[in-house]
Amino acid sequence: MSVKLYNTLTRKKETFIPIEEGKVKMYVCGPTVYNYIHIGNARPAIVFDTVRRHLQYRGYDVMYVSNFTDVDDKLIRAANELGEEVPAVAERFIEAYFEDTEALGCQRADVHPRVTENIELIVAFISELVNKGFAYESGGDVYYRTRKFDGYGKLSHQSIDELKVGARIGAGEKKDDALDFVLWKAAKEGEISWSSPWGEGRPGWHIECSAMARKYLGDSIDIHAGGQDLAFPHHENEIAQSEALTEKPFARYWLHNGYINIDNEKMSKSLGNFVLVHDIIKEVDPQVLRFFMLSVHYRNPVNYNRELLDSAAASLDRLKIAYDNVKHRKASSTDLTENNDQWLEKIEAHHTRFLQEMDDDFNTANAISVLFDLSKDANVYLLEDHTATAVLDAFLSKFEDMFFVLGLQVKQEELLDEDIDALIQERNEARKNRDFARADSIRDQLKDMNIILEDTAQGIRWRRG
RNA sequence: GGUGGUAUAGCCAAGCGGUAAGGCGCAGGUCUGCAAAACCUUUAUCCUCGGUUCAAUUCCGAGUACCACCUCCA
Repeated sequence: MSVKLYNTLTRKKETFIPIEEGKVKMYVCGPTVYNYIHIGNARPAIVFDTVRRHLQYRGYDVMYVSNFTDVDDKLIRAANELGEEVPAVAERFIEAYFEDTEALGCQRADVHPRVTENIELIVAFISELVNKGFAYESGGDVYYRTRKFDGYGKLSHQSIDELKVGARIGAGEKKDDALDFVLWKAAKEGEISWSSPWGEGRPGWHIECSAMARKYLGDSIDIHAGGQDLAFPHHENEIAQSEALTEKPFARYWLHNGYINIDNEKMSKSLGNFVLVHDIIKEVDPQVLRFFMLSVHYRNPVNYNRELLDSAAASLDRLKIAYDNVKHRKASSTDLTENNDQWLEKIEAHHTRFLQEMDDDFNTANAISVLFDLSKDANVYLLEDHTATAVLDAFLSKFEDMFFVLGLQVKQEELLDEDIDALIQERNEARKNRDFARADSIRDQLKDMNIILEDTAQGIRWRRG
């Protein structure tokens, strides 16, 4: 079984064949760290983390690199507004990025390179492009000579002449051609800068990814990913830079995730409808946000609002409760029942289908539906008078595997405070004495403490609401 | 002007040439002291109009609506 993925470059779903067998070199464009990440930043983080997890589950050794843009116009502006230095602002929001994405279940990249730690590398990259005639200096800036690169537009499938129609040409441009883009920006008075053959300045936006991807992953990489909006011009420019320099294909597969809308409107500053992960996870379990994102295919648009998130929370709960239902039953399970094999086969079939769905361009929406099927089967199985430990274990282990691939966690076992435990005992006594008024009152009391009790044939159990 | 996306039940969302997965919600039922959890049942003229086909939600054409990229943006 092989993984298939939709390649923006070819506009086709292709069988994934890595450059080096068993290994995946993957680069995901990371954020500019001038603020907390919003849910639009969270989508690629979650989606491509899931891609990575699945490839790993499929046995690939994945080298995952994701950058931080820690110097650029937005950062300089933010620093000025905050009255702080650029590095301090960047550092703070990098920390925040790690906090937020970790909460969302994203594994850290193998390397998180930063622009400011790779200036020399970037300068060397630009110099080579200048030497090869693909770049030129102009008034302290360095520009990429876009028309010189034959394949320009191959990712976004635009012809270079049509691009020109839409391109805006700002006043006072130092470019030879409107399509040229900046590789090195001359520093303005007081701006953070580094020295270079062209004077004090800093890297342009696109060059960092070309340089850093090459440094950590080599001239040619397997998967390059990011948000849909990055396809043009960012990724297009990366291709131009990298391939002009190395004369090798930069990335084999280009993956782009779709947008997020808020209440069917584009998230934008002017509308004031930015939703920061930092804020939302104070109110909602971060896993719910992850689950919500994964419940839609990664290339399709996602509409966001609180109601939809609450609905996702209810869905996730069903899955987690099903898992708990199975776990709870283990204490009273036996070694043998009649239909073990039949159930084990069913469970295995679900797992197989889950992987097939993931193999098919990471169809997490369908993969999640398999999880619901597994839950249904688990609950149906628990209807039987006797359950086998082997079957319960199989349910649990497959649940855990699938949850792991999706980056979700099944509920952790927790201990209750003694006084809560005492309340449960007291209610138990009350029930035995058929003092239901007292029993119900205790149950309500616990509910106010966010603890939901369930009386089952196998005894009382509780969970957090 | 160029490029692309989306339109499927109250809501979310897969699918895709043979007559619609899954979830949330709603309603009814079973179980329960009552609940909870769970199970069962119910819930869709697949945007419109043409065309191709034995057969189209699925392909083609023309529309309509919404969205995005072509400028910083996930």
